[in-house]
Amino acid sequence: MAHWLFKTEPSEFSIDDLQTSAQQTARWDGIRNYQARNFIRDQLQPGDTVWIYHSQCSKTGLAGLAKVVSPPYPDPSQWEPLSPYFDVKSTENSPRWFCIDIQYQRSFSAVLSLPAIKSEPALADMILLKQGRLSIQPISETQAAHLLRLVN
DNA sequence: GCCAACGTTGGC
DNA sequence: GCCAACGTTGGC
Repeated sequence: MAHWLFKTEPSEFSIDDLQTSAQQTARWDGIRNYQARNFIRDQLQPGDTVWIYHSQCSKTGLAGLAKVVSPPYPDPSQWEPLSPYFDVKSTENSPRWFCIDIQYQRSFSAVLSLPAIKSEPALADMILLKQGRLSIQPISETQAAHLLRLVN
């Protein structure tokens, strides 16, 4: 079972929004980056753990856990002309963008801040610290185990 | 709000 | 297929 980091701006959609969603479940759509798309389409599996990361806010960092509860499927918003995620070049026979559904698991009592993550030598290889803009990224088994010891 | 990093677009 | 221009992300 793999671990993933999903970035979100809490002003758009936060861990609290996930918790208060119907069935505490939400579609993670609108991903329009090919590297992130490949992770979704080719690697995400039901049961995988999702670490929710809050970006672009006063307390950037890991806010809680969710889990993948659907297989990857074509992101419907790519075919909705009024959606900001509409993609005129994507066809039903060959969908360009994919999404999954995730379900809330838990919120951390305090956000594990970016500076706190940076201060851990064991986490120095996290993609988060090297490729700041990638919105969906894998977390290694070792990193996840270490992160779990830092949160409560 | 600024700015660096970096992904995407489009002309050639 | 290169690369400059441009747009977006995200930390601060």
